[in-house]
Amino acid sequence: MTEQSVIMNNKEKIIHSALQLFAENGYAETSIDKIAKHAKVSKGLTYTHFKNKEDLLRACVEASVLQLTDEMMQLQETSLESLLRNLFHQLKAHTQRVQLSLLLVIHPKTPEVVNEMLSKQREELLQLLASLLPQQGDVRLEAELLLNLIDGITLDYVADPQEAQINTRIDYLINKYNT
Amino acid sequence: MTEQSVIMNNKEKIIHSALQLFAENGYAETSIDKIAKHAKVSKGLTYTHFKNKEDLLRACVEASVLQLTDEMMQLQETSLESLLRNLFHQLKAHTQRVQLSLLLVIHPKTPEVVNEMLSKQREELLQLLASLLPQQGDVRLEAELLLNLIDGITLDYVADPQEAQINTRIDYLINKYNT
Amino acid sequence: MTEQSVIMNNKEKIIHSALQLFAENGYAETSIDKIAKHAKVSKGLTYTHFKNKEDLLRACVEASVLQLTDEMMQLQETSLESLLRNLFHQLKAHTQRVQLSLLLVIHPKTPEVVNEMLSKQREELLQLLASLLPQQGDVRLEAELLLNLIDGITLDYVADPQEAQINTRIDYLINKYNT
Amino acid sequence: MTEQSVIMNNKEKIIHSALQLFAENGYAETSIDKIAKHAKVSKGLTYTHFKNKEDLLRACVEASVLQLTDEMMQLQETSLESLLRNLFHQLKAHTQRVQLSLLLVIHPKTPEVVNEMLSKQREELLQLLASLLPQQGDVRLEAELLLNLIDGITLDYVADPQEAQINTRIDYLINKYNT
DNA sequence: TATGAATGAGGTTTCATTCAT
DNA sequence: TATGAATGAAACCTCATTCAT
Repeated sequence: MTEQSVIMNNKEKIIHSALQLFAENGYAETSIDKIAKHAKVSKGLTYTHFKNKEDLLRACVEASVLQLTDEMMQLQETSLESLLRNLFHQLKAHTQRVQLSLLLVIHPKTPEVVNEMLSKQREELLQLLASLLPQQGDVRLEAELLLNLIDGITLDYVADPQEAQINTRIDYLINKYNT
Repeated sequence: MTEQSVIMNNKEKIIHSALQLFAENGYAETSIDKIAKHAKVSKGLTYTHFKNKEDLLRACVEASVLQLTDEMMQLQETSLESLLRNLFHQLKAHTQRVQLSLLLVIHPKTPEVVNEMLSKQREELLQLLASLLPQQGDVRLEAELLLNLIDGITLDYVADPQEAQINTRIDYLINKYNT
Repeated sequence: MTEQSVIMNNKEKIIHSALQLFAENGYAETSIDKIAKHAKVSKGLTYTHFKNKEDLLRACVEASVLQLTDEMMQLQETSLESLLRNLFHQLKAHTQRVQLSLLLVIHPKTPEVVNEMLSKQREELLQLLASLLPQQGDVRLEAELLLNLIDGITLDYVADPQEAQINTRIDYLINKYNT
Repeated sequence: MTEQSVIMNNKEKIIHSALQLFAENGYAETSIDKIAKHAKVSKGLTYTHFKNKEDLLRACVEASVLQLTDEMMQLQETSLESLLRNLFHQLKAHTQRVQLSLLLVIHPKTPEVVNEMLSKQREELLQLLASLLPQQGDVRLEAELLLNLIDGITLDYVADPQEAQINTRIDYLINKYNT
């Protein structure tokens, strides 16, 4: 069952459309009007459910963060390899969401409330990474650098998605950390 | 002599102001009017020098790329260490320019002409990195992953500049690649 | 017992809130939504009780006019002095209602049905004044001018309520008409 | 030469149209769009000349106050009678401006900057009145009450302009104060 | 009676761009 | 080269009103 076939109420439809359009075109470049048309509701309804455009963005990021967390929770095996595979699987499956997050993290005018959600998620991931790395040396620093590397690969993939290329890198990465 | 005290003609003033405001507030969020006011020229003059807003952005990126290339050229020593030190030095000295580049690389609607300039610069850097790495194994892949790591560190720094943190990472990185 | 502590049904609550908000912020500036929230009922309920916003305004003015008439009726003594004292007492006690009436009288787009209620009340007051003035000369003209003076004082008080100032004027006025 | 035939630049045309429409329909009820159409300019031009709608209102009141002051200055004779005649002449000639002023004085949400202009003008008029009244008793109080009476008559006239009625009152007033 | 989701028109404001000077 | 008035489209948001429940 695809994501689109899930029955959604209007509020969810708006969030869904906003998420997609924000990621595809950017936050400032996406008008409430376009979102409403995409969700097939009236412009006004957006303001019944969300205080303003920023609040809608907040709801999008919240939904996005929740979903990622959800999927991470379902991981049975908790090895570094399975974590990495899961992360990159999500990158491929939800490229748009990841792209939106990146967009927001880098944009200098991203609302503080959004930044906080993204920071929190990042910190949790960092701690998870640290717990799975070999417990020797400066584990925190190692985790940070691993996350930086993951971010860099992500950035590259989002800017220009090339399956073969990212797969090579994932394999290399996992191979390196498995020994 | 600081950057600001250099005598600039009006065209340069416009580029300078645009670069700063695009980086500080985002491209879509920066109006031609604000740029003109910041540069202390009239709005109309912008259109004497640039075809439109996108053309002004192109000029900004061109200037930014040229400057980076210039400074890289002046490098005497061509070791991996000196290259890395120089890259991160530029990140600290011109955080805004780097931030703008990142903004543009990730933004899904960045004009093709801008993307090409940034890609070209990136490819040159990649080849330089590859030439300085130990010539064994898949050097291209190693260079790509090193660049990913640099990008990830850059992303982190731009999102929240912390001197101590980035210095630790730079030292770690150089130490690792020096052996 | 204060006005607020009177037990009111929902319809009365809506009128009460509308009256207050119309007076405090103006008719056009007050949305049905704000009124409903202030009255702690749903927006839809307003339309169960009133045809539309204008009808709600009409109900407000009706309630306001009725209350003023009521209080005037309870006057035992019917001298000019007691009438004047009562009028200004009401101005002080129900400044908001008076302000709303003034707002509506002056506004060029006040609905005819509202204007009629206010005119009728005004005409009754005028006749009452005329009946209490010394029956010599052009009593109607004298009454009109006295009412104009009362209106001017009211206007002044509503625009900037100053107890001491209005009291001085009331005393002066009563003193003048008592001889 | 009528007021309308004076050659006006676009900024003046906007102020002129705004003044008229604000007075005819109320401030909140008059959209920038209607003003622009009435002045036969584009909506956007309004924002070239005025910061926002409130700033346009301020400009209207400023123009209105200036004009009244101007005409008062041209008074040769400075007797109470000539002042009163002039005041009521202006009321008849510029009923709309006066109506707008009244509207604003009574409206609870009139911007402070507008209130200040109107208060200043009122205070000047009050002092002029006081200087022309017989210098005996509480001249200030007498002037205030005279102004209240003038205001009340004005209010009445604006709400329902009746030439005969106001003329009777003016004559009565002048006759009373001339002895 | 009571709720609040839903609509569509319209309001204020911004902005890229053009053009007369 | 330089200015800033002028335009028109489009953005965000509000609101009176309706309607299914």
